[in-house]
Amino acid sequence: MNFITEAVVKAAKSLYQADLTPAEVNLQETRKEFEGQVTLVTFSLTKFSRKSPEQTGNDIGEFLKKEMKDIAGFNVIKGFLNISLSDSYWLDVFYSQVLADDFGAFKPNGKKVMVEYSSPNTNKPLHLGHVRNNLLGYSVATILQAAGYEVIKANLVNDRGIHICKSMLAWQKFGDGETPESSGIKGDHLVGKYYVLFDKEYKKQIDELKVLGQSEEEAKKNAPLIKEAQEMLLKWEAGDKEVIGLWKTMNSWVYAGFSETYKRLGVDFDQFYYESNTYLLGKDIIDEGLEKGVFFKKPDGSVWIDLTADGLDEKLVLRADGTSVYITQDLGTAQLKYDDFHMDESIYVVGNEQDYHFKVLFLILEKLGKSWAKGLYHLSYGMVDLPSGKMKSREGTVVDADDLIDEMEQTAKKRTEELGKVEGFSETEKLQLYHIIGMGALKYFLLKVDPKKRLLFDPNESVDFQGHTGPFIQYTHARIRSVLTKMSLSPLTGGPARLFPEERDLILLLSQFPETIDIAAKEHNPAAVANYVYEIAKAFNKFYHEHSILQAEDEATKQFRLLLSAASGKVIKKGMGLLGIEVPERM
RNA sequence: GGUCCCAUAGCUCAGCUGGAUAGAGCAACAGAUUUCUAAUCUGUCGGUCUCAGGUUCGAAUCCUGAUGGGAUCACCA
Repeated sequence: MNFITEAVVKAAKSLYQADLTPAEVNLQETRKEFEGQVTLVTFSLTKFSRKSPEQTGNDIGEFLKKEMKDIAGFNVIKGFLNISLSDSYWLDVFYSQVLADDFGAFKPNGKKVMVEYSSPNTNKPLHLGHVRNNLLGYSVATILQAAGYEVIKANLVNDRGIHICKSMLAWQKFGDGETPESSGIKGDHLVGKYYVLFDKEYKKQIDELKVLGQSEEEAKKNAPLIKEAQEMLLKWEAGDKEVIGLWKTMNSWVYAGFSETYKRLGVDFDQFYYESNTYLLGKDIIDEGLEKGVFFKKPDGSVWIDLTADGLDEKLVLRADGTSVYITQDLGTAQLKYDDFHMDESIYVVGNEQDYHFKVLFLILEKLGKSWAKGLYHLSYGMVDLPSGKMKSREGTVVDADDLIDEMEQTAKKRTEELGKVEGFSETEKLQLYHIIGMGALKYFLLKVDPKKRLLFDPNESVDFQGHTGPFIQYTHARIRSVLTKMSLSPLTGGPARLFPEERDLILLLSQFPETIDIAAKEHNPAAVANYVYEIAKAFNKFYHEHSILQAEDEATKQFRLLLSAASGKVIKKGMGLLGIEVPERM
């Protein structure tokens, strides 16, 4: 639409001797109820024209119509100049832009970005909250890649600490040698089972101590189980052979379980970091900060940073005994990542309960003068809530990722069978289809919402398969493929003599694909893509309903409609691909 | 209590740097299939954009305050 902006600048110069900047030209899409495709808002131009908004609109409209062949007509309503572009303009957009081989492809921009996501704890299986994180991270990475970045997908695994010792201890005490093989339980679930068991036994001990007269706080500290867990952690840190051995075994169970879930979710990683390797990092950064005077030492030897001038608090960065806290290792890990990849940007996909932490982390790195600190970004997303409130693993109110995927596939199967859509499918094709549709429904459901907003998930109400959903878009794709297989494309012809509104709307929407990718990348927002693809699917279905493709009026129209369908199908497939959602050929 | 985030139709959500009568989907109701897949399409119903001020020719959008909800303010991660 740049050429219209330029033309308006010219018009203002010629009509009013005014020098407009492009930013002063306010163009927007024409609303559906009016004639036209592009609208110029003229209110702000009246100070140059010294005329009414209507008169200004008319002046400029006449000028544009006379000067530009692509402008077929205009109408003025109050301060709005609605411009109609000619069919030949839209056909040109379609044939020369949308159908181009490189449509929607960005040239490499020479920038490297790391997207860290997933970052699970190895003491329990993944739940719905992790699912949102994984889908967001994967999608953002894919979008950035599409926008021209070189992308590194990273996973920082929290594989050590007291919580893992809890699972280990419970298994040691009550497990009786149980393994994933002996029990048939998926590894991450098995370890999770002992994490829950620990908590149960721990609570029992607390209650017993309280009966003996201890306060809640004392009891929590004195319960034998927690003491044992803490001892186990010390042993781990000391490299105790037996503890390390058990730790490795149980973690390997968890990893086997995770990789299965990751596979079903369709996410992957280029680089793994393990906290067992990074938890000691960051101490040299503490020294660096002390030298530079960014940090200061309190009499007890603990190291702090004073962020009160920035509206934050004083923050501990190293304990008095010289051991790390959470932020210490995050400082070290940030440096490690940068040393490994020298990326221009680094995105942390982490829930919004850690907003404060990342604010502090980034601020500290900036104050330390790290040149790369300005490229750090916390992609903060809202929690997934159930109707009953927050998910709590200890209260058993979590939606387990594996169960959820199973249910989605089951629902997809049920719906598909009800509709009788699987004629001619082999058994493996059926399973594939159910997976694609079930995951499509789930992924779309989670990704269509703005990441920063919290998300309500009602397990009792199954995810929709109709309307503004993944399966709706997938279905549209299948429809398109179905038409295309019935007819082969012949070499390009000139196209139809005229366009119907449904065809023009579709071209207009399709032409917005590149800028949609651009916006989604800049905002780190898959929802922008999700909503865009939905618009395409809706517009296509309307077109499909109104106009016959195979029985078109003439051959040129038929070829054009086939190409239009093919282009829509491609954009749907690519767009859904940016969300990590597959589209089927048939459904 | 300090700080941060959120509030749009009964429900779930869009709404781009301020622009027209605030849009979709679900739910409810009424229609469309001798025609390329009806997981579709069309229509009806549904709104004090939480509230009160302010800036502006113009505010769901920007500013201030209030209310409600959430998060966070650990020598936990």
